[in-house]
Amino acid sequence: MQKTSIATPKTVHVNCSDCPIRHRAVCARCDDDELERLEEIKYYRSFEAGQTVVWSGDRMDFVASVVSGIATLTQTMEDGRRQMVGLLLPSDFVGRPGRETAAYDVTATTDLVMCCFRKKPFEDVMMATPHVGQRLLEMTLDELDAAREWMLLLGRKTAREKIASLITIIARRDASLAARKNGGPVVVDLPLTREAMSEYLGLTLETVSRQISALRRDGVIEIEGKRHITIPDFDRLIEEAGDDADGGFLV
Amino acid sequence: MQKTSIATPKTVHVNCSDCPIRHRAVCARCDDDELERLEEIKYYRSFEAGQTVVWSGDRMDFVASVVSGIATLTQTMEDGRRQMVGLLLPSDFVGRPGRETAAYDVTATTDLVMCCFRKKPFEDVMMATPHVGQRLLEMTLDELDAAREWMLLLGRKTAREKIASLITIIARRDASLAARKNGGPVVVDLPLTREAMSEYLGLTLETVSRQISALRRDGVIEIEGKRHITIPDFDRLIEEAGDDADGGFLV
DNA sequence: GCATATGTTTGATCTAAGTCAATGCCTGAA
DNA sequence: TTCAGGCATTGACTTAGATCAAACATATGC
Repeated sequence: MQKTSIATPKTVHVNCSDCPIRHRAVCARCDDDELERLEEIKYYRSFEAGQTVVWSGDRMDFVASVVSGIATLTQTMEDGRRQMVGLLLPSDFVGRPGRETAAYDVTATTDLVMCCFRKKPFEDVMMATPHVGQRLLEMTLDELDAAREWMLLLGRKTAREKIASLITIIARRDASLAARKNGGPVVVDLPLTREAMSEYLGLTLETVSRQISALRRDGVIEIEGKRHITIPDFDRLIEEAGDDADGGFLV
Repeated sequence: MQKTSIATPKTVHVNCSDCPIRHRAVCARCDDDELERLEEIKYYRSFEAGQTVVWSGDRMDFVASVVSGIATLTQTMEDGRRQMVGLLLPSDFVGRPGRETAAYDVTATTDLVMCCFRKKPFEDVMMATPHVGQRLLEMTLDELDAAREWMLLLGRKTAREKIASLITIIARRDASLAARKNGGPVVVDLPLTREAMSEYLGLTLETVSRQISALRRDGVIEIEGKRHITIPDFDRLIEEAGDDADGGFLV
């Protein structure tokens, strides 16, 4: 894998109103002056599927949020065992104000566009505008909750439950709420390879494959091609995931 | 298990300088006026080992930090499978500004004293004094890093590595750095039962017991009684945990 | 149209950790 | 001093998921 260069803004068709920092309301309460400051230090980078954004331990002098596509945070042990510890969907945030180097490998699993802010100026804006820091705290607390849900999955769920859980997690962020509420079939495209799923779930990819086949055999999901899934009965899937019916609405 | 009442301040011998919020420098940059406000809304509660602080789903109208003793956050599945998702040592923080109900069971695993702040006034102080929010963000980011380390443990480590990891985690917060640096033996008292350890590690308590015995047989640790452990060679233990030699200094 | 690469499925076998069950070891109450 | 009730250990057996290995399905380039 090779490192990528910064995309020139003109190759990336994103305008301010698409910026996820704005989208997720960091700036909702900022005045024009503050917005202006964020605008100035903002730039876009894009990556192709499979490219690495930064390696764990590398210097990382920006923070960013995902505009489109999917990125992962992964930890690696010396002998090569890998565990995904973060899945970044559009509007999610990466990077830690006040830290020099990346703590995890950050990888684009699909084509990816990120909205970046150089760290130092971003920290200055944070100091000057409490709202930005407050929004960041809120987002970090959400991530912590998600991490704790994930810990339950890793520590206590069976392989089948893990697969069902992952599909619900992706469907919840992906599919229209409407489709889920009215009990109609839900359609999702898995944005991850079987290997990436195995790194998310703490399984081997063979086990992932077998359990997906099993869920299909049992009619819990239907599959077209490798990645396109339809869920005829979302409540049934939630049951298979071992979650409370409403657990996912917390996050 | 029974719910506990609020301890009267006079039964708890803690003064302001012991307050962990202060200790962890939330207030280091606050002026006297701001400190005063935190003082006013602060009170102490104490719990006996085994008592539950709050149940998941219960109303929780305070945030708190641990003064002394140990508390755990645990998630429970409908069929009773349990996974610990937080281990609170002195100076750690619990509770989420802006959330009504507890998301996890909070339990005292030893006798416990907590420094509590009623949520609403605490939120007001946060709004008024950015430093408090900034400190909270920093602490939350630390917790998120710890959670991600924990996810690697749950997803990819063997039972033996899990046990070794847990001992290093406790030793790192417990034992004097001096003893670890100069290569001398490190002494720790495990503050958890075998069952609590199994809930932390995503194992059964039998496996925990067996692996502790195995580490003892192999000379990695020495045990007196059930809980008192000495580690003759800390680097050896870190190796058994499957961690990089310096991994733990990040957190 | 064939070759190569990448991702995926499926089968056969093995093993680490779980389950079930018995026993041991303290501590504190009667 | 002995009995109970928690913890903890250890053993025998089972099993979910890992490992090893083969085959299959698309896509890309030649």
